[in-house]
Amino acid sequence: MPRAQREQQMLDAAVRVFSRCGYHASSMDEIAEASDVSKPMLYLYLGSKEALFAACIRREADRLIGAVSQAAEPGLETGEQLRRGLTAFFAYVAEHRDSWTVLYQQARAQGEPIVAEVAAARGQVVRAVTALVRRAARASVPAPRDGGPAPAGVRPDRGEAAAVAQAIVGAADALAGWVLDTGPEPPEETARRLMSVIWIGLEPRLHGARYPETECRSEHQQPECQQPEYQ
Amino acid sequence: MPRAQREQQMLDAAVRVFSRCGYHASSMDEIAEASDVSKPMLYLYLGSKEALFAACIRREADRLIGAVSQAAEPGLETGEQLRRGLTAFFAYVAEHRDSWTVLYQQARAQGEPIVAEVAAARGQVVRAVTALVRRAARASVPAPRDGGPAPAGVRPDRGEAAAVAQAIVGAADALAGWVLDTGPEPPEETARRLMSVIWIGLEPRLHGARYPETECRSEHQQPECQQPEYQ
Amino acid sequence: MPRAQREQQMLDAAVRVFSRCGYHASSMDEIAEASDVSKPMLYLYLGSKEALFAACIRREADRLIGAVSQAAEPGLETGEQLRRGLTAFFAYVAEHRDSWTVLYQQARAQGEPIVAEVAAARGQVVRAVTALVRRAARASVPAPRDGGPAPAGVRPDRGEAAAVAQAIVGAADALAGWVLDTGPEPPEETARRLMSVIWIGLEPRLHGARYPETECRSEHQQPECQQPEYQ
Amino acid sequence: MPRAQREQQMLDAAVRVFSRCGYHASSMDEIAEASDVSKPMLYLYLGSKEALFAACIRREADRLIGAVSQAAEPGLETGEQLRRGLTAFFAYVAEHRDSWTVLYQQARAQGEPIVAEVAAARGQVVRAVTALVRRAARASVPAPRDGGPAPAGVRPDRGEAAAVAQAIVGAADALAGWVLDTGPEPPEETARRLMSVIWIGLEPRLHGARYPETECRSEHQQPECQQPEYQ
DNA sequence: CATGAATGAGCCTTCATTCAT
DNA sequence: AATGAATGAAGGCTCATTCAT
Repeated sequence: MPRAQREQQMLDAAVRVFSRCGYHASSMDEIAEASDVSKPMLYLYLGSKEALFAACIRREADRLIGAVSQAAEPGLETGEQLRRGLTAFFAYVAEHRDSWTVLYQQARAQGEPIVAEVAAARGQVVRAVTALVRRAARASVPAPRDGGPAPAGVRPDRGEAAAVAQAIVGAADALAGWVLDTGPEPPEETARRLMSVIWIGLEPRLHGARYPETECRSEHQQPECQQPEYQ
Repeated sequence: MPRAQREQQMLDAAVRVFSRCGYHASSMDEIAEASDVSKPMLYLYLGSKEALFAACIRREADRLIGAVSQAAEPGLETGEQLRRGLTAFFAYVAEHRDSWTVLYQQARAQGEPIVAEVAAARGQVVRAVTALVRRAARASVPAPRDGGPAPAGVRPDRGEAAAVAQAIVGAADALAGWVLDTGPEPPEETARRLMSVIWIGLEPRLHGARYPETECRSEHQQPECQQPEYQ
Repeated sequence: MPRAQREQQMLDAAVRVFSRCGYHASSMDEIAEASDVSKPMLYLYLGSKEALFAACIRREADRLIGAVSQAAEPGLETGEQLRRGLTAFFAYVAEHRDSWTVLYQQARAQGEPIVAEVAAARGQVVRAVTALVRRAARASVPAPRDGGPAPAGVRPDRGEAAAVAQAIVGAADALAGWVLDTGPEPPEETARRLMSVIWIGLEPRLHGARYPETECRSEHQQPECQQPEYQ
Repeated sequence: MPRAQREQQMLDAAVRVFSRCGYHASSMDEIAEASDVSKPMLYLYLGSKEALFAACIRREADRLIGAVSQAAEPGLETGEQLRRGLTAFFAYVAEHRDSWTVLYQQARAQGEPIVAEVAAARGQVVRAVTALVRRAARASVPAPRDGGPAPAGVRPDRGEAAAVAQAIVGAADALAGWVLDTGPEPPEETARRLMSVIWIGLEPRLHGARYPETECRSEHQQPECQQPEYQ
């Protein structure tokens, strides 16, 4: 079996095991067995337990970011770009549960080198969203003609944009976990839920506003957008 | 020394150590030494490492929830109630960094019993926010007089309210971590940032809306609400 | 059992095992079993395998050097001082076979920290012998009256004295090993053999000179100085 | 490439690696790489790690013994024979540092089969020196005419001759190590140092005797016989 | 009540060794 | 002939946990 394929096989198994048991509770024996290779191969290919975990993180983060950034085509209007990115994110999480579990729950509890790795990946996402937020602000609000001060909140400073991005990413993470816990729903639906909160806001919605529906992707398992039973 | 006090002393030390080193990297030796008691005492009082960690989780979650729910007085208008709860949350996190680190970063990476514990605490918070969201919806939108269908999104079903609550809690968590990473700011400011996103929404803000400022609490270290430098 | 005593017990066992199997072939399991303690105790008391070995080296070297230097009383005439030191050395080796095996055969084959340790101990011995040699030279040969050059070899330069000391120590080591291999003989006899070579030299002996006998110590096992059968 | 040459190439690399890292710390991977052959070849040609080490020992011992015995021509007078042998030995060690390191430092610390191998080689040397010593004794001292007892030490019994040989070999080993440690000097000079101790003895030297110099071999790097600085 | 002393169990890692090609 | 790929076995080290005092 060629080397590259073996390596993927090992990473697949490792992600599976890490997501199920957590980093420390997963033993290299267990991962080796799940990979269907011997332990020395694991070490020969990946170096050490920590390196193996880091490799998992890197691969899964790359995949996730790739899926999201491919969906959010730069040409689109900002709101639509965000909505598509979120949809891709929720779709990815639904299809790669283990991958997301490792990234979101396991990677943050580890020591320095790994935390830095995952923080870098998350930072990449946050920066993209920050840029999106800032672009939206610039695009929609014309500069004041009379040279007076820009209306507050319209041109968010760097800190504000970053905070907004953090909130969006955090909310998306939480919703992803919620969907995994309470049962699947179409990613478009989850994205709509989130867009309703962050894009329209709660108060406008209370007076009837609603972020527009989008038809569910046909290939998804649940065509009708059923509500997950809550409690 | 009375038993209850000893126990608190142990929990204090344990939270400190767990938050610094993580669950697995913290040894009972280390915790015993930091508690200034002998290891057998630790076991006599708390039973096992896992039980000790669970006790930490429970205590810290209770404190956090207590602080938040005390701030969100039931009589208030819903938006204000949410804003105060968020402010209390960010204030608590800033003052009890270790506590939040353990709850947010460490507890989720562990095995079943502990994850269940922290999930229960989080569920309690989410339920409160869900109720708040639902109450806001009921209060602000009169039932349609003509018996026609309620406007979409106005009376969120249970799932929608829960999703909104999840998004809010997730966003708050992410912002708490962001503030810890990028440097302190008054909790009122962080709460305003989040309220701006979730309550007003992004699009209205792009046209000039802004969630109203609140004066900073006097005892806070930074009277003028400086923006953390971003990037 | 008090801590100090346990530690000696561990060192005893370790020296025994190391001398029998060599450093690398000795496992900590084996040493723990031979010490009649559990492996964690070994690590608690001695730190690591390398540290344990180093502790053995240090203790055994100290004992050996102590025995020899106690025997070579400073007041004696140099030849006698050397003879007594050698006798004490051979007696020590005969009674602490393992100790010497570890020092002479095992310690030199290890990595840096340990080799440095044993080299330091050996250096201590060599320096003592060097001083002895130099003192002997000074004492027995008056400075030339006429200011002419000292006769060659009479006042050995530092290098020469050191070389002589190295030769003596090396010869003693080899003889110690030979005695262990070929069967015991009184240490006085071995010392006399060596003194005959180095003190008198071979050539004079070839013409009948002999380093004077000394009576065997009464408590020794073999009163009559039997020759070990060779080959 | 013919088999014999490959094998020598492997042994060369093995000696180099063994002398640098020691037996256990040298891995077969490392040796294979240093030999520029694949690991299976190593096993095909040499059988096992232990066998490889034994082959190194055997080859290096043969070379060393060959060099020495070629120098000590049987026809010479005994003292001169010894001196030339020693000179050849010191020259060999200086030029084949690795070879001697493996023989002297590494081989003795190993387990039974290898220790036996090196002991056999050393025994061969010791026997040759023993014979030399005995021949010297026979040659220089006429048998007593009156049938009285031979003067003590004049006709050394087998044990005495063997002891003398051991002392000489041990002293030579120690001096070889000393020269390697303290910096090179002409082998003739080192041989003279040793001859001064064992052949003339210390006491006569203290009264001015000196083993005669021999001119340094011309090709040696340091024409003037400089003393290594000591301490 | 409180603790110094002690341990069973398990994990990461490495290496000599061998197939299948 | 020659090798890339693969592994069984074992060792150093640590830690949660418990007695005996």
